[in-house]
This record gives sequence, C-alpha cells and structure tokens, in this order.
Amino acid sequence: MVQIPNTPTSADVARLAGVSRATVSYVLNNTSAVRISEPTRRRVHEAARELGYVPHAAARSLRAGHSRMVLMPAPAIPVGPLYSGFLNELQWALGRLDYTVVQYGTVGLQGDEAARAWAELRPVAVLVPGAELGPRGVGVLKRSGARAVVTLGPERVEGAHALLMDHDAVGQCAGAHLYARGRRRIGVVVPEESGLEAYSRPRLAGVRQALHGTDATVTGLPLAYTEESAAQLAARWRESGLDAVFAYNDEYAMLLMRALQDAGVRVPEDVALIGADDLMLGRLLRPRLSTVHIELPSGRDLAELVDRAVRDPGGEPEVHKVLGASVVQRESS
Amino acid sequence: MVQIPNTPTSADVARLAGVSRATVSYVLNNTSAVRISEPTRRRVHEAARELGYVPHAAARSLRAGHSRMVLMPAPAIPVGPLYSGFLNELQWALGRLDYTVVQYGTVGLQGDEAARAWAELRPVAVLVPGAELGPRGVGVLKRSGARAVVTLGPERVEGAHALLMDHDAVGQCAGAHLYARGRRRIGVVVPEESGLEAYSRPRLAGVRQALHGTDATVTGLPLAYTEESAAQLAARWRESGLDAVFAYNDEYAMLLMRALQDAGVRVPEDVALIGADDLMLGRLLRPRLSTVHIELPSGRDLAELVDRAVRDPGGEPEVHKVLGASVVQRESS
DNA sequence: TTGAAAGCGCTACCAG
DNA sequence: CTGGTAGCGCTTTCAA
Repeated sequence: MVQIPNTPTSADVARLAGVSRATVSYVLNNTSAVRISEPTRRRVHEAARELGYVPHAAARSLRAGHSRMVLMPAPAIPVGPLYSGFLNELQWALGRLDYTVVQYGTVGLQGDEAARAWAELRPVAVLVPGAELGPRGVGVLKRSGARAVVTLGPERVEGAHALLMDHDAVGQCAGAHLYARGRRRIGVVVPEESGLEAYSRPRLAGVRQALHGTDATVTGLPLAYTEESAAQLAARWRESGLDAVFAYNDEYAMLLMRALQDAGVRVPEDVALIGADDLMLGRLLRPRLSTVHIELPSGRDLAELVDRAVRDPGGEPEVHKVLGASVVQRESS
Repeated sequence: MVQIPNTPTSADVARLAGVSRATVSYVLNNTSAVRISEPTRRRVHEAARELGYVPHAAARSLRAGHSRMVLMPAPAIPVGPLYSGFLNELQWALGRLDYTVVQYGTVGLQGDEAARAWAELRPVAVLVPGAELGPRGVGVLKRSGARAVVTLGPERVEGAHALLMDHDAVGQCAGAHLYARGRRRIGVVVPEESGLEAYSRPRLAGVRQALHGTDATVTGLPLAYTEESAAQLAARWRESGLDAVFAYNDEYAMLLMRALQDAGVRVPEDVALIGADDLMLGRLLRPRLSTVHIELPSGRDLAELVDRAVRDPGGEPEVHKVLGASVVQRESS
C-alpha cells in the first residue's frame, strides 16, 4: 500500500513527540503563559523539523478570529521606481510590525465586486490605491472584519482613512512654473492609455487652477504613447500656437520632445516643456528636461497609520495630505 | 449596551432565512447535487444580501482541504512594461480558470524561510520568478499541499516545473550581432544595482558563449545607474579600446549613450551600442538604439500549465524554454 | 507541567 | 427537499 504523503499537522507532530496537541502549540508559539520543560520542547521541535511541519495560517486565523494580513490590490499598470520603492518600504515596515502584506490580483472585478472578493480573505487591513473603492465597498470590508481601510488616492472615501495624494498639486506646480517663465498658451498632455485617468485628470485640473484668473489659456492635448501619435501632435504644433506644455510625466515628455524636435520645433525657445516624476531619463535628454519632483509619504509612516488604526478601529478616520510636489528646473523650460 | 457589529456568518443567514446552515450553503454555492425550492432560495439570498454576508475563504478552504490560491512572490524591483503585461495576462487567464492570484510581499526572507512563509498559506500552486527557490523550498511547498510549483528563471529546480527564461540567449543575440557588424572588442555592461545579477550574469555569459572561439574579446563593465558612474566609464573609454558594447538593457544603454556622446565618443562610428528589452525610449534616442527584443511566454500558456499541473500533481515536471530573443537593428550598431 | 475538549466558519454526508 | 452533524487544523481555557 502506498502512503500518500499527507501534509503533516500539529497532531502528527504531537504523536511523534509523544505529547498532546496543546503542548505542541505552546512550544511552537513560545506561549509565555505556560512553562514547558526543556526536554519536551526539544522533542517537539525535533519532531516538527523531522516532519517538515508548517502551520496552517487559515486554521490559525480561523481560530483566532482575526488575521495579520494587510491586503492591497495588485497594480494593473507598470509602476515606476518611485511608487515601487514606496511599496517596498511599506512592506518592509509592515513586516517589522508583524503584518503580512498580500497583493490581490484583481482582474476585471469592478468596485463592490472587488471589495467582496477582498473581504473573503478577512484581511485585518486593506490599502487601496487610486479610486477603486466606494463607500459601499468600505462598508463591506469593515463588516467583514477589516479594522482599517486606507485609501491612497485623489479624494477621501466615507468611512476610510485617507492618504490624499492630490495630483492637482503636480499640475499646479507645473502651471505656475510655466506661467512664471512667461508662457501664456499652455498645453497639457492627457494620455490616451486607460488606467491613467486617475492621475491625468487632476494634473490637468491643477494646471487650470494655477492659471485661473490669469491671461493664460490651457489646452488639453490627447496623446497616445506611440511615435505616430506624437508625430501627429507635433505636425499640428505651429497652428496650435502653444508656447509651453506640461507633458503629464517624463516619459510622455521625452516622446513629445523628440517629436517636436524632429518637426523643427525648438525646445525651449519655441515651446517650454516640463514633465513629472523626476526620472533619470529626464537628465539624459538634451535639453535636460525640467520636471515636477514628487514626494511620496514614507512607507514607515503609512505602516504606523495602519497599525494605529488596527489597534483602535473606532477612531476617527485620519486624513493626511501626503503628496509633495516641487519643480526641478533644468533646460527645457 | 453597544452592539458591536459582528461579521455575519452563514449561521446568521440561516437564522434570518429560517433555514439550516446546510441549506444556506447549498443555495449560495449552487450545489447541483441537491434541489432546493425556489422560495427557499429566494429567502436565503434575500437574507444574505440584507446582512451583507461574505463567505469566509479560510474556513471554506480549511473544510475543503485545499484552496484555489496561486501564490507568487511580489517583485521587489520595479518591473518593466513587458513583464507587467505578462503578469496581467497571467492573472487574467488564471482568473478565468477560477484561481485566485496572490502576490506575497516577501521582504527580507531568504530561501527556505520564504518558502515556509508561503507554505503557511497553503496555496494550490506557487509561481516563483528568478532564482529565489531551491530544491528544499520546493519540497517544503509540496509537502504543504502545493500541487504545482513552477519556477520562471534561468535554470530548473529539482521537483518543480520550469519555464526556462534563459537570459543567456539575450547575450548571445547581442554578441553575435556585434560580431557580425565587424566589432571585435566588446564590452558588456553589468549593473551594480543588486537584484539584477540573476539577469546580468547570464546575459554576460551569453555574450561570451557567442564569441567563444573567435578573435573577439569580451569585457565586463560594472556600471551603476547614475550619471557619475556613466561619466567615469565614458572618461576611460578611449584607453579601453572597446569598439562595441552590449548595455544590459535599454535604460542602461541610454545612460551610457549620453555619457559617451558627452565625452565625444561617437555612436556608432567609434562604438556600436545595443540594449535590450525593446523599450519605447530606444526609438526616441538619436541615433536610434538597436536592441534585443525579448519575447515572454503568453500568460495563457502558463495558466494552462499551472492548471494541468494542479489536476495531475503526479506528472513529470514540465520544462519549457520560453524566452525568445531577436535583434532589432536600428542606428546605434 | 501536560492533557482533554470546545469551537472558530464552513461543507458534505446521511437521515428524515 | 431540508436538517443534523462531523470534522478540517488550530489555540486556549480548564482540570488533572
């Protein structure tokens, strides 16, 4: 008869060590309320090692009534070095506080659907970037035991803590800068790629805010991330009469700069150009690209906010504005 | 007395609907083995909706003895559009097959430690990019009930399925191309950033392989992703006597191209330059950057491999070479 | 110092 | 067609 290698449970460990399951639990969890003799401890550890015992997280949190899982939806779009670094720091900091960070691959699930799927995992906290969550979603999560729901996005959501990453500020920075440089007919690139609206809309709005009440005009410029699209935009440039452009971010800025230069439009003489995100590539362009440097909150601070919220779930939702934006002027503006 | 809003269980639904927990389970899972009257179904659904009931995934999979969770470690470094697209497609395809994809934030855990942490979640399958997993880790996962372990990396691991993404091929492509262009003293950029060795080492090795037995020389060029580092490298260029360089990828190529041009070294006349990954930015450089285009496997194929492996856990590990590499020649080489 | 046993939420077998 | 119930793996009182 073939023995199928079933995955060992704490009962197996107990049997092998010749003790009860309770004792195994005490030993492996270092329960301080109970004192177990040294020889017994050793036998238990030995048995666990020999069997390759790994505790069953689901069973544990079922029994405990709560988990230490912090859930985030996995980003669907490639994420830049800035945000990636932020995520790493956050994961590290939460790890230090003994939380487990899990990114949930939410594909094609919309709004409350997604919230329900997340809730099935009974996370102790949920961090949601962008605007993927409404008040009802927050309700679902909280009723399922999430002790903290934090949104990282443009606006706060009822019932949830919020790290307001207000991309208006990025546009305001750029707009004010271009105005200060004497430009009055200002274009703002709006990527046609989907998934970017959450950032592009407020960035455009920010430029409008900064220039409201002045003699400057603001024009949205739809642009796909392709050479053709950029070439078309550049071909119509002179008739547009624009003398400055905020290019959404450094990558779109590079695309547009190249197209403009190929079309004989000079940067910055004919048109001032500024990007955002302060990527390395901006420094490598000629002329060097001006950009809006963005400062994200520290992952450690967010981790502490989460921990605070988990410990005091009744507390008032905290709302922090956390997006710092400042112009780095180089040669293109 | 304040009523703490406890999260509703199927028992609560049963109570409200005036049926048993079993009936609730049957109705909500559409169990086909039993037939429930339409009025009862309606009452159950009604009650579930009213309470905002969300099933408890951990309890369910504890009972079932298995989950539908596919676990991947979350990438620690920012991931390019190519790999990001691959991940999305994979998640989508696995979602279609009714799996749930979860990326586990593995911070600071090494090798078998990490494998144990993953195993605690009892995933039905584990996908591991890179070389983060040894044979012992595979053993831990399998003994914990993982029915499929798939590595996506440079070499196969005993006991696991493997999607061989052999970055040697990238280097070979580049090396052969530069040789064919008449270059004989070939440099290969090796990024100093940690976490990239898994790719940079085989890419360098591939160049060596391609040029083995010829009259060409191959020199590794350590380079950090900073302007200073690139400037230093460029300053020593003429004395190095190199007439070609494979720059690891397009981003390092852009960095190096700029530094070389600033130092008065002409591309491609003095030095031929080729990158890899076929990013948009390569097309925007002047001269346009030659590159090695990399073809990843389709996410759908990998999803099917996973599904196959889950259904037939006893099957021989499949090993596929899945990395296609081809040169896209532009102007820099 | 150790063990017996209850029970977390859920599903599936078997009776009625 | 519906309900009672056992039990998944684990922790934690309570008793010995």
